[in-house]
Amino acid sequence: MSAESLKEAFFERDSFEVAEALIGCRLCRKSSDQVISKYTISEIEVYDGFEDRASHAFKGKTKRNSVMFGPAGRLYVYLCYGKHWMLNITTQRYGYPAAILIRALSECEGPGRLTKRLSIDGGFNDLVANKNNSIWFENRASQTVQLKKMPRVGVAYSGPVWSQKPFRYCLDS
DNA sequence: CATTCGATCGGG
DNA sequence: CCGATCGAATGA
Repeated sequence: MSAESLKEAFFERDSFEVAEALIGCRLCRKSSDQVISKYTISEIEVYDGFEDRASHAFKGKTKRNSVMFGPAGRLYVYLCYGKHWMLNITTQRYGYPAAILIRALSECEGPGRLTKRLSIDGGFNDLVANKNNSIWFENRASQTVQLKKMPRVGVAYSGPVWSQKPFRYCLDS
């Protein structure tokens, strides 16, 4: 039985449910020379809703964050600190801003490093994650994984309450 | 228009 | 610990 490719419906639900299901899944990428690589997702962060002070969406819809307000299963890719591309996958229904940041793969630590490794840049923003776009997700083989929840990284600006919420999900290996 | 500031990383 | 590096956000 081959792995199942994750569809829009997988992402169109509560962001924290998606996070629990997404950790341990595979991020798949087909390079320009048609070689397929698959990586285990080991660290992610949830940015959900209108109240989350650490989320780009907190101050409302802008040109940059508009993808977060769109339908689920889209890539939200933005430039951070002038040099690093951050890869997110959107969750929830149209109109509700939410996304999950991919922070690490078992084979590559760091949100900026993994986009460089997979050759992902701003051109991928708002793309649907599917095989046609050479980037997609696949279900994990085992039903259960060990995960730990901890505070998100680099969001001190959001204040003590929001910066300390355990919205970072790490694969416990 | 000027200035500030990042959902980070690599080098010293 | 600090500089890189640049677009979005903010304020004059």
